[in-house]
Amino acid sequence: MEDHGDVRTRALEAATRLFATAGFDGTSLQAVAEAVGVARPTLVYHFGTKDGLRDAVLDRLLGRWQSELPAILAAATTGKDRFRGAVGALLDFFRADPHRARLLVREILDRPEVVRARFERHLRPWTPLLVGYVDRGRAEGRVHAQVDAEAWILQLLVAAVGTLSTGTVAAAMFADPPDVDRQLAELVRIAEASLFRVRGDATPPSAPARRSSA
Amino acid sequence: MEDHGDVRTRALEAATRLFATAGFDGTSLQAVAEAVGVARPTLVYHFGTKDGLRDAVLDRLLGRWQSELPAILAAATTGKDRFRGAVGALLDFFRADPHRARLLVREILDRPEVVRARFERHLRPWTPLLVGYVDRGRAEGRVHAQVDAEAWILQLLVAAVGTLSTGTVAAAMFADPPDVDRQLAELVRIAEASLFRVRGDATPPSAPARRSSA
DNA sequence: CCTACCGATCGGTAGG
DNA sequence: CCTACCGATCGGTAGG
Repeated sequence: MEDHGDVRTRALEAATRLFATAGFDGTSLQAVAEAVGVARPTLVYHFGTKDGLRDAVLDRLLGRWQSELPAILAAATTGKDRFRGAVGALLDFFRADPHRARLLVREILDRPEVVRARFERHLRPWTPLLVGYVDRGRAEGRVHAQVDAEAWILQLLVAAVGTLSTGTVAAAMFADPPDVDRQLAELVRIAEASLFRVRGDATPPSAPARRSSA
Repeated sequence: MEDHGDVRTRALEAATRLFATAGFDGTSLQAVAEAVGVARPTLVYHFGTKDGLRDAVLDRLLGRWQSELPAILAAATTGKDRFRGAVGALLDFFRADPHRARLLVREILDRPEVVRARFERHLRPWTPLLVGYVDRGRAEGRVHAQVDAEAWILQLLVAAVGTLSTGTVAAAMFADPPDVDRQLAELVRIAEASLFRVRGDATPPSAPARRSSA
């Protein structure tokens, strides 16, 4: 079906999409092979087993995330600009490919210990910078004294990934469901209001707040 | 294995646990039958197909949720007490059975349209009360003017379910991972700080905020 | 990178 | 609620 790149790359792309949509157990090697346009044993040749393909897909996702982290943290300046840059980049990463958040959530549910180990190895080196930024803000009086830095960062991450993986379905509980952009705009507002002691000096962080009644 | 209740009830309990842990496609009917202590065709007799069992498991979860909603909303009083009662009851519902949040997330990922239809039927009737409460608070000056009621409620729900389904794994990105209670305490603080214009008058909503450094 | 083939397991049925 | 059985599909191998 697809004809761009080598088989390995095309297989990783197809498997990411299929695993994210139907899950690992809900996706047969045959389905991946057909999407790539090769015979099933070809995938075994490239990845060893179906589980090998799974690992390669997860590593590719975390590798891309990891490779964007330094750029985010380095390019940021100080204060709220740094905050907005980091939050915006986090949202953009998962928004760039709608399969990323779904795949990540599925892997956490299916293989918590494997993902935990990957998080420790790939993400843990960067988190002291984030925690240090919050702690410094608190020491300087810009951040609320009650903020629990690690827990606050986790809630932001969980809310962002959760919104992009399950948000459109959860929104169906409302008669006039807010779309993902509106949910993420409110998330940015919530994050800012719960972190900083004073309101933003300039314009709202992203989209303006909208009335809830239709 | 289990010997309490009739086969149907025991099957729903076992399937909830197995589906939440390994997923629907990762759980064989045989595995459910063995957990219940019956032969596989017995489950087919009771639920028609494996998909029938899946529907029964989802309906049972949403039914329990729905049956707790009126009690929450009715027992609450006004202002922050009402807010704390509703948020606390939401968290308690998913905390009471750790499989509930995982099962719900899996079903949203696997069958978005099915869950969307269930949400519209079971949850939508109650959401105007929640939105109305936020809107009233804003009109009376207790709630921030920028709050997007529907999006704010969704973010609270997504963060709560996300924390209870994937939080312990995500926390592994920190050298000293906050446990679920600490994550939920911060979530309550975030919710309150992002909703109300003035800080709580009495004690913090749940556990006191803890320092982030070990 | 392919064709041909393998044993194992799947959900579901027949019949009682 | 059971035993016995069904065709279909699964991941993986042999051999080229």
